[in-house]
Amino acid sequence: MLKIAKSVEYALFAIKYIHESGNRECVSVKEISDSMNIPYELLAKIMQRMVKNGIITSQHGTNGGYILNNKPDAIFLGQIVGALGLKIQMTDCLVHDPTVSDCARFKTCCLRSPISKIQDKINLLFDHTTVQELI
Amino acid sequence: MLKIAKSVEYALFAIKYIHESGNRECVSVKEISDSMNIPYELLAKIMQRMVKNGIITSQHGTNGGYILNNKPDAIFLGQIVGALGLKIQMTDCLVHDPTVSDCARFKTCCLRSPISKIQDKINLLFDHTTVQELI
DNA sequence: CATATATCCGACTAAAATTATCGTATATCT
DNA sequence: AGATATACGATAATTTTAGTCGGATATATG
Ligand code: SF4
Ligand code: SF4
Repeated sequence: MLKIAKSVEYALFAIKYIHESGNRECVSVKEISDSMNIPYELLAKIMQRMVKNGIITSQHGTNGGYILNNKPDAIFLGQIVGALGLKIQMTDCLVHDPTVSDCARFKTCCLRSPISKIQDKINLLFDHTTVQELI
Repeated sequence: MLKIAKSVEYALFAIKYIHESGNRECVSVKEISDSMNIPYELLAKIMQRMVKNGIITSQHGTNGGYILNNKPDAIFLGQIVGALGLKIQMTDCLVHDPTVSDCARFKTCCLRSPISKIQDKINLLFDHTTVQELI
């Protein structure tokens, strides 16, 4: 229960790898996926999502790859989760747009509010944890 | 991501229902599942698990059912999770018996320890949240 | 300009976890 | 004895997550 997505781990490993590659121009998905034993296609998708969300920058073509936009201590765990299109959602009803919830109990449920508070605390935890602390 | 098991919600609803039934002898699964719209068989199993873990007591036979062993303010969310055989486990490696982990990265992984600390905080949160606060 | 390399992106498939159901046994009240 | 209700393991259905595939676009280099 309360499992973190594998993709988040992969993203963190990738950031760590690029960061430790230091001054090199950029690092390709192939190199990362080979070194860290991460499925190539899956990691590629993860990288693309992180580009879209401004965490890394991509370089197409020969000798291309990815560069970190920020130091790991300026990237937050919550950012990674968001970039991957994921979100912390403990129940079906805790969505940004509450009209979307398909839970039949929605209107009368007593759990929503207190669970929401717990979720908020976890979100806060994620938003304050830097990638530096994780890698 | 980080979804709470539906069974936990069902368990909480059941406890709430029994609690609000007040001074009655005991409350059957059928009555709870009908009132709260919870699948009967599933709730039955949940109740059995809670019996085994001392949260409720069962009464077999005609007019049987379940009774709360404690007031909701003396039952903790973490207890419910544990009773249902669930546990907060953010990664594959964060198991009680670490030799069981089947993650190939286990030995060298840098994420385990920091993620474990986050998990500890969430566990603490669960262990300090009473059912009273939730229902 | 041609070619090799590497990112981009949506759709698809496979695997795992969760949720729900079934069948049968056991206990208890009337 | 008969009706009612819990006990419990096994199985099925559903949902979510993880991983794969195919084809497109961009760029360095010769
Ligand atoms: S409304 Fe209540 S039952 Fe429905 S998803 Fe939210 S917490 Fe769960
Ligand atoms: S060892 Fe690392 S990669 Fe493996 S499950 Fe734990 S955190 Fe994830």
